[in-house]
Amino acid sequence: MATINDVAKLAGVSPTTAKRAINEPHKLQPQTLEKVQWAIQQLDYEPDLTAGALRRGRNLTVGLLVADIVEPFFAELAREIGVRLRNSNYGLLLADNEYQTEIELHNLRHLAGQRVSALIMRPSYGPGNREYLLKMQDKGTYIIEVDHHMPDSPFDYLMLDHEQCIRMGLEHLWKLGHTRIAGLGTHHPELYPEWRAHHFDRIMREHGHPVLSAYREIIRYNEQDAYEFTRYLLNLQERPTALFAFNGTEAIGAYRAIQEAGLSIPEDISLLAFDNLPWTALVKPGIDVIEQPIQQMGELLVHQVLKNMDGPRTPLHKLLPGKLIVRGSCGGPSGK
Amino acid sequence: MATINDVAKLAGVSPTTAKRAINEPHKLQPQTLEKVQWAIQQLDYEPDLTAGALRRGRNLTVGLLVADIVEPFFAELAREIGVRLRNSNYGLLLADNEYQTEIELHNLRHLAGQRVSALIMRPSYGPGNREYLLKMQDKGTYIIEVDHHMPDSPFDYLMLDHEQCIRMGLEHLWKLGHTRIAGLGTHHPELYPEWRAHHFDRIMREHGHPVLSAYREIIRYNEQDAYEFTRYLLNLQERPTALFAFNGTEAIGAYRAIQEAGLSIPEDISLLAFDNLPWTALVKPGIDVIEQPIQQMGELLVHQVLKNMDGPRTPLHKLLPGKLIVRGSCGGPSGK
DNA sequence: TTGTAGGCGTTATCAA
DNA sequence: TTGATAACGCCTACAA
Repeated sequence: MATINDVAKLAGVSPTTAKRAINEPHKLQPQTLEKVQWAIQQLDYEPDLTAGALRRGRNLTVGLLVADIVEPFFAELAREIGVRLRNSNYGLLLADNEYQTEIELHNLRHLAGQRVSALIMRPSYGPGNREYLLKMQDKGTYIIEVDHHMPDSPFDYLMLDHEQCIRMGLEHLWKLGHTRIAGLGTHHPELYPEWRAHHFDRIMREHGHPVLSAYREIIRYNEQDAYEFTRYLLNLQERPTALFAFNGTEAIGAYRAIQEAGLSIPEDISLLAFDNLPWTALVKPGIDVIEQPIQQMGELLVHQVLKNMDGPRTPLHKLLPGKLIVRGSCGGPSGK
Repeated sequence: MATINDVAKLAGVSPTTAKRAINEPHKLQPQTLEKVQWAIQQLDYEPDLTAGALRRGRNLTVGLLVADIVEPFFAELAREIGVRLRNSNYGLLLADNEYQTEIELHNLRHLAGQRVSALIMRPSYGPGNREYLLKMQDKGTYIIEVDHHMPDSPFDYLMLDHEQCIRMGLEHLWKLGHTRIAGLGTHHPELYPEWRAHHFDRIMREHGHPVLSAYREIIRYNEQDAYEFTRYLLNLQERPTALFAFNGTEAIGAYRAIQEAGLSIPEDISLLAFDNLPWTALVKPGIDVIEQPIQQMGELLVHQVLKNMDGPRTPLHKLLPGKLIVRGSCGGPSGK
């Protein structure tokens, strides 16, 4: 495995010069440059990134900590971030937290140990790892949160404007005449401080249609929980006339429960969901969804990260608007 | 940032001893051990993985190179691998190749530079990077291929038994009476040596129903190509009576094209697909699919990788059977 | 424009 | 059971 020293020796120059042929070729005399390039070719030299990482205090990698890589939103985000990092010669160190603080901490330790240049993370709920993250930041790791952000969190963030999206979705339902609307999942200030659920509750209340207490339950963002909760909702005496799924995976669970109950969309019940997943356009009628600008997120994130990981920092606290796509899964409330 | 030397100093021992308290605590006297542990606590010591990586020649990370992280099969595979690596204190360095050799090479260079301990990869088509991969292997990186494998590839592999799956799928269709079956995508020995397409062609031929030349076209594994190709197929005079989608994303494109053409499944055309994605159970009728044992793949892969990345190697060339799930998207061939 | 030298934190080897 | 020492390959002052 050739090192820069071998290259230098073969080219008859010092290692410093040899390295410059790669990093600042314009600072070398043409003939020197050529000699070094020749030697690099000869020896098939490729830099050892681990040595650079040790010396520099950080590796050429960005940590991406998502909640669940199987959730299409995160998979797409990972791709958008990944391709852009690749274009800047950075790698992607991927980890997940399954929305759990302890798993998150384990992964943070690893990422910190690997000296990631920056960290893009979807925080788990609760302030559990705040202290650790602050330590990482003090040591120079640039940290930015995505998708979720604790109200008092000291980090940069970039995420969907959850409030605008919830309001947009509700106005869509209100116009159709719905008032008995259930959100799939309930806000809890500490345990589960989910923004979409939070705004849902608040905006419904402010609009004069507080969410029925029978509709309020804390569930996880997964298909099974959404399925079971929907079944429960459909069996209520005061059955909701519309369901609002707070992410794509929940929508699958809800849809399945509605089908199994033998109910029709939108005649018996309306369904509105976050995330424009491919299947939502395939079923009949198509599902009304709120689409996130994932590409734009990836672009802004990578730009921000590259700009801020060394040198002075420009804070970023940004909310991006979502887009409502109407396909027919929401109609007027049923007579029941 | 405390180093092991700081710990050693505080504990009044040598760095060697201090490190042993972490790696081989049983080799220390209880009191020494305690002193060191105390010092570690005091200083909040966490090892610098980049230093270890430099010294050891590899980092505590496994490279995972998939074709496309948004394809649910790869996302699930990444999760299964990720959780298991985490349990062994390894990280996951993720990259993709978009099925393209040049992108793959770029990512391989990065992964090699980062000195990944092992590499799990879904190779792009063609032998383009063979030489580079062999060099990596010579330098000690354990490499195993997943999902696809060139016939003469010298690496270990673990993948679906594509042949068994194609045969199983075709037998399902044959029993229903289909002979005009089109696979979404065609095998090309060099350009696109796709196993599923290859076996599809061969098995159809051997069964006495060679695929019509009008059905043979090379397309990429993505929704748009599958959509367009399906549209083309549906407009043929000799329209196929059944479509076989070779992965989950293709199935989406095919389904969309069938819907837009105003055709009914399975009355007008049957659809069979690889990958048991959530949506295939939601549409009516549900899609008949071939499911891959992704969890088992993750388990075997991580086990193999951890066992083989240092020390002597046990070759692995394994095919796992898929499972046919029948839901109703395949019926008898239409009269047309 | 080019070169020298020291150290980043760990780990492997050898010695005590 | 413990310790001293020497790299691993690169990068950054600084010097020439």
